[in-house]
Amino acid sequence: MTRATPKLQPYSQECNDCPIRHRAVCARCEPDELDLLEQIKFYRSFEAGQTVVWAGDKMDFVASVVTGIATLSQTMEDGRRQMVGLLLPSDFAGRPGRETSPYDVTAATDLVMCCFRKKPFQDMMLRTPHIGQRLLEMTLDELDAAREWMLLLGRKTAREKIASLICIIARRDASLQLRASDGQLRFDLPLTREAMSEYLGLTLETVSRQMSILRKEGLIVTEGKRQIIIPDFDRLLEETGDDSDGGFLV
Amino acid sequence: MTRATPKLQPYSQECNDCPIRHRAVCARCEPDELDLLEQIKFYRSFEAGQTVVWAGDKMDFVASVVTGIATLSQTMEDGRRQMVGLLLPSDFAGRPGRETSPYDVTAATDLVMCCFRKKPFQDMMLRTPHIGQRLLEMTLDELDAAREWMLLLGRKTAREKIASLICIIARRDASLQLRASDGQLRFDLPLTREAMSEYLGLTLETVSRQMSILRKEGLIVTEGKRQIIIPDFDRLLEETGDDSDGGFLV
DNA sequence: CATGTCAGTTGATCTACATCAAAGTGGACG
DNA sequence: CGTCCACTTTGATGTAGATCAACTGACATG
Repeated sequence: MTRATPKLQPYSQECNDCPIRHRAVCARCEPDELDLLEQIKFYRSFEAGQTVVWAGDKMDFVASVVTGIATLSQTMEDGRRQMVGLLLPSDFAGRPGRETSPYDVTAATDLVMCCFRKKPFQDMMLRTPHIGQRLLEMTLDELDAAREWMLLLGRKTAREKIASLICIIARRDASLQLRASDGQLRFDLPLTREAMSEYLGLTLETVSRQMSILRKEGLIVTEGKRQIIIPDFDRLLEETGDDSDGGFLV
Repeated sequence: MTRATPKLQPYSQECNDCPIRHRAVCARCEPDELDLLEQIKFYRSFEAGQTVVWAGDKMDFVASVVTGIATLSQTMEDGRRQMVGLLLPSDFAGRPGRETSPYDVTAATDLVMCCFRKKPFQDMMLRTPHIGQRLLEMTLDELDAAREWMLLLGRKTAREKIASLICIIARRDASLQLRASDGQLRFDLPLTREAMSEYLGLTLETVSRQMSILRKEGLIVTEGKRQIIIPDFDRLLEETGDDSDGGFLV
């Protein structure tokens, strides 16, 4: 085992295709509470590129990502776009107590979400305080992630931004189990260059160029268009500008 | 009254020098609950520039700003700094359920905070669910603000950043009551150029230059070093890049 | 098998902001 | 009332990343 190992322990993830094991909601639920949740839940599927909700639209459910990736983004009048969140499987979207979504929610890949109608979900929150507590914890995590991302957006170079993003996705990607015994790390980069650029506050050309540079330097290896291999996670981590143990992002 | 008026209605602020009227905590508290809070609260004062807690340090209280301004910021190994939050009077800092602060908390001006020891505060949260709910709402607000700030950091020009910051502070500054009858808006800019640059992801020189430009264009007027007058709030708002009704930031 | 489309790469050039450096300014304090 | 110091402004120059534009390669589709 390489010394990279501890840095790849991430994230309590607990949504094995959903039979209600969302880390968001029910980590501490009693069976009867799970029954209740079961009654108000339903699934929705989206194709890559489809919009789940537009900013400002009514969003009458909260949801947990089952498979695929969703993005949260904001758009300025003139079309400049900034992604403000990335939802990977087991992540939670939507906010009790709010009528509308302040962001566009978009399916970055094919996407399945497990939704709960908002009204009954909120009623349930009132009766089941630990759900609210769970939600507070999660929201605090998201806030930390958002603020870490502010540091990235405000102060990191393009190269550091790319390295950070790759490390973060690697850290969270479920398929990191597919890690080869030699310490290499292989996974799917599920974002287009454009999506990456929207997340990082760059242009897609700059993303492409920096990826090429990292590739030439051997920090990453690409296979096909989306497979990425990280030969040495630690070495890549050094390029993020973060202090040793990396962020707690996304 | 100018048409700017509606855009200047901000923010439920409710901490009139603290006899426990924190919007964070006790908007819905019963008298006996207030008594409890009263027992675990204490005040702390800081001079401008002093550090309240360092990132990573233990923070065994939560607190609400009574007077002055505090900043939250993150620092990279090599010293690059990014402010990730600005706490104005009535804002809340600290997170139940977390041992340490992930950010430096610094007094930007002389500062008085009303603190609650964390342990008893958490106990109280468990017994008084609406405090937890309140905290969830607030945290969601902060998350929205952080994400709006991500848009600013990732996509706005220096000029737009400055205009945004000024509008936001104007909107929140208590002394906006001091608004002259002619629709002018006069208030105190409580941040140094350096603090502004740390917040906006710029250098202090760029901040200074852009301020000068806005001044020459008559969008703002300065008086002494810190007083700012906005002759026409709407006109400045147009420079922020935001859509008409502005953000909900800070 | 030509044809179109879409994501990605690469190159040439431009520009907004950073960087380095030097004056200026106001207000606190002897 | 001078003078000192922290803050601010302004200028000259450098550069990372944006912008504009052309090209590639992997597919689908008729």
